[in-house]
Amino acid sequence: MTSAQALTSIIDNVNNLISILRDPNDNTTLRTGKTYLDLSKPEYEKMSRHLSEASRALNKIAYDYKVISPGLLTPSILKLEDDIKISTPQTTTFMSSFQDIKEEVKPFMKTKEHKEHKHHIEPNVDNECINIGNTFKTLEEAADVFEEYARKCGFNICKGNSKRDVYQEFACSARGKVRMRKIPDQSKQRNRKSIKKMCKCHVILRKKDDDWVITTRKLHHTHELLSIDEIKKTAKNRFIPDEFKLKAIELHSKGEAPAKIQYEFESELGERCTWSMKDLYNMLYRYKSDA
DNA sequence: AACGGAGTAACACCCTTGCG
DNA sequence: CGCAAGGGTGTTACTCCGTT
Repeated sequence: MTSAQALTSIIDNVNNLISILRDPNDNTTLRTGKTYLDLSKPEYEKMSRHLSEASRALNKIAYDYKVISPGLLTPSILKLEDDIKISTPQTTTFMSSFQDIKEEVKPFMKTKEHKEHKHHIEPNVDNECINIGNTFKTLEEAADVFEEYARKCGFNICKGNSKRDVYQEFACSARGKVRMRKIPDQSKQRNRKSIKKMCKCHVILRKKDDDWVITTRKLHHTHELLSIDEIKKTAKNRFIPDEFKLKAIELHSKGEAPAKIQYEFESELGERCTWSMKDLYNMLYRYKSDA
């Protein structure tokens, strides 16, 4: 089985799952004969989340493997602006079947209306912790709270504009745009994408007496949000603790190959090994340059 | 062909300045 | 007060080239 075949097989199975969830007459349904209107809000939410996650993952894999399969239950890959999307007859019908659902459920669904506003995405996550008027003893405390909210939503934060002891902005790391530079030799131009999407999501805190108060907040994004796994893989969340830096430097100085060192770290730490092979290379190279 | 390593362009982050 | 632009600095990841 080729990777492309494996991928289409996965898409096929996801489509079947969607069909089962939709069809109340299907004996194999996990919905115990309920029509979709009988589903509770948490059930809607759960289904929507899983579907969204699966769709995003498939989108990524299909893009990586450049799968354009015009057959099958066929996920057709459509080029939309700068994004590549997967759509299937099932997902379209599935989503349209929620057109008349209760208002309270709509925010959880990826409806047509939602798609049209894809450049105005506001996460459906509890944001009480960053309400306007909330106060914090320190900026660090505020940053922690905003970071926790960001993690739940699927974006990273960075510091934005500020005036010392007056105000401080914390923003989505997709804030702003990349400064273009003139490259004399175009052949040296690198194919590197930026995470900057002119995102407007931010909170602004102002100092009031000894506290920092949230005075402004904008929570909508101009880009797709990331899954927890994707967040973990972003540069900001990858770091090599000093203990392992020293261990790697020592092993490398004894002639151990970086790949072997990384393999040992991954075996030992599993999920806790947040950094990649490339990060290890960079660290060792930097160490050598500094020495 | 695959891997390892070196060099460095381009990036993210954070800050200051200045404008409306 | 809010925002954009630009500079400084450390980091990330792309490309090339030698080695296996």
